[in-house]
Amino acid sequence: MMLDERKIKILAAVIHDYIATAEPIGSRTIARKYRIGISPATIRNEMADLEELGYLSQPHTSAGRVPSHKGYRFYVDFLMPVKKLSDTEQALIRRIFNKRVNELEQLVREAARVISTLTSYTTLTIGPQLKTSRLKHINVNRIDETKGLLLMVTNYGTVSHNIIEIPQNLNDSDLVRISNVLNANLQGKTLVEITSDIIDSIKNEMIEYDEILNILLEILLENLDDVDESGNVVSTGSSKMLDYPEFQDVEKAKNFFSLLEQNDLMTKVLKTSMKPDSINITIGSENPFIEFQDFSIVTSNIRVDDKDLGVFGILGPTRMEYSRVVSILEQVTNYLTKTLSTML
Amino acid sequence: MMLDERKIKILAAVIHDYIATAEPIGSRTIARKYRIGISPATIRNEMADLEELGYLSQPHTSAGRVPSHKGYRFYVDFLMPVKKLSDTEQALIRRIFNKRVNELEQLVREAARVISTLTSYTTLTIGPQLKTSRLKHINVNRIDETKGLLLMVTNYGTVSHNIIEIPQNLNDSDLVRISNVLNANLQGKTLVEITSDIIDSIKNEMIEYDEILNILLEILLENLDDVDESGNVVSTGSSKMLDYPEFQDVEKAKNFFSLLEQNDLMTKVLKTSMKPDSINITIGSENPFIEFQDFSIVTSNIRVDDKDLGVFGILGPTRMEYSRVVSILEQVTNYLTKTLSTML
DNA sequence: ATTTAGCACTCTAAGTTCGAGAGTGCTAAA
DNA sequence: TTTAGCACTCTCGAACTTAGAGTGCTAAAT
Repeated sequence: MMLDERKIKILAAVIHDYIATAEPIGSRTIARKYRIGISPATIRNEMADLEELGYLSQPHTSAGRVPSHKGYRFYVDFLMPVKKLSDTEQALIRRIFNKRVNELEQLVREAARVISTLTSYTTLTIGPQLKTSRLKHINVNRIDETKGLLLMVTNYGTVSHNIIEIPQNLNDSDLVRISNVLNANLQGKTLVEITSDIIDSIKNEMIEYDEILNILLEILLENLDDVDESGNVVSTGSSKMLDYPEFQDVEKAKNFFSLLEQNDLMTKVLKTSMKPDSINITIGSENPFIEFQDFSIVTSNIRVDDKDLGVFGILGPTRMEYSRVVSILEQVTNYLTKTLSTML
Repeated sequence: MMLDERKIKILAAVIHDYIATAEPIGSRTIARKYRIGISPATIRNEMADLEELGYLSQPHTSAGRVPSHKGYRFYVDFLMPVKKLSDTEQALIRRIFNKRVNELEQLVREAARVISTLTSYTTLTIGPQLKTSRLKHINVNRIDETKGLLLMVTNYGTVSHNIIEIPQNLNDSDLVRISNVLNANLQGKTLVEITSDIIDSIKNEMIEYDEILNILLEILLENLDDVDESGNVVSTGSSKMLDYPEFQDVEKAKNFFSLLEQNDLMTKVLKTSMKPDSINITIGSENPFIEFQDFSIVTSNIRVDDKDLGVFGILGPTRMEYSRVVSILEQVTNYLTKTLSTML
């Protein structure tokens, strides 16, 4: 059954009010606040219908109505108004992209902070999946008599560095040679493509440098492992959640914070709700992970030239200011992809 | 007035029990649990004395006693038993120092995590004060036709890297020359010593590279600013606090988390409670910052060869397991300084 | 055929009362 | 000096009460 216009108005009113107040809404309130021009009694009848259809529910018999997940879904799909951001908000976003920043990670981190400031929800991010990133540059710098720095830069602008011990018998031109060979063999490869075949061939090419090569390649492999750990999710603004009435119960709050600490779970969640669409909304029980029953997650892909460079995820109560969150996310990801496409 | 032995026993009992239970302790409980061989009535008299002397206090007339800050102080200074760590705990600590890690930051981060796991309190860390760190190595690597990487390594092993645009007209040997000059002029200097005089002299030395030098020096100055922001405090294990009865009140929990978010305040607090002693305990109102009335902080300096490389701070309720915390901190900082002294 | 006023009914949330329990301080006996 | 005894105090939770918000149904009004 399709909803008629009056039902839609009422549904919208309930959701709008509930998002703002977190209190169940009664028929009288709607009649008073949202001038639809019908009496509370009629609204009551309509609300009973909406409940039967699954869009609303009642916490208990004599309370007002609360939106169900289906209700939010309808709202998000058909009713949600486009929220224009205020000038100051826009300015705040633009500001971080005006700074000349050349590193993906830093840029993403700043963006996440702005998102969480503007939305007042927790912002999660996972960076580019290193598995798919390609080695752009690798070399060894000497920093003093005994120490050097192994540098790796990926095509996404991610830099990793490791201080290493340099064997006494190597001079600077040895290091240059090693760097050259490493580059020649590894440049353009994704990390998973670096197989033992390639490694062996490098070793063969430079048997005389066996000692340092072992060290370097071990570090390379270590970094590969770190990648698989998928522990690269970062969250910002988590303490804001304690302001919301749904977390006034300490049990709930504890639950939330320990969820956040489970990096692997959070990564999975972000990845699964990351669909081809630019913005994706997962409401309450729509989430395959039961732990997120009472949360909604809005994700947005950072995608440049068909490459996925990361994801933003806004985690909040199902009673989330969806329209606001979506606008902010759209805005930020837009700027970000624009900036990144010139940068990479 | 000095406390006689019996009073001390009773005080110790109250503190011991209160640390374990967070409930006020009555005379009967002490007589029952801690066989001191005197009746509840006598204990009551003694407790009344201890209260008058300021070591205990009563939440309300007909409740048991609770240690005051002065009580904790006495306990910490004179009574605290040395807590031996269990073998598994020791092993856990040793494990992180067995991994070959060459970077200060990473090592400190791991150490902080172990501390917070073992203590179940929040662990704060500030790394080496970059102001005092000396530039050990600086250079520019090319990573592709248009981009390069500015690398800076300090004597503490801190590495900072920035991707930069390289002007078209520069070839690799130009970069080498620039790196050499930068090194020659800046090596061994602390960041604050890099004055505009030095910068000017570098520019004069290589007027032909004005363009890139401006970029590089701008980044250098930016990094300097970041240092001053003192926003380099990191916390681990904050959600554990929600398990303690003193944070069952959401208001308190919120308060705690927003404290944690005030980076500048936290840095100040850590720095002020960081005394020459290796381990320092600040109990409740002893803390000059009123926000920390209800907390205790145990700090431990990471000091190698008279250089301060950072601080650990354990933040917990005044009812803290001081002896455990101190042992763990001692143990970890010991290992850490040992490792670092071979590393730096 | 809808809409609405009216009303009985339900349920929660916030007070209020009350008694049990834990603990105290004082007194007087050991 | 220590301790038993006892009256007193205060908190905490349980049980009860009530105001208020909201509902659903019925019957009248449109």
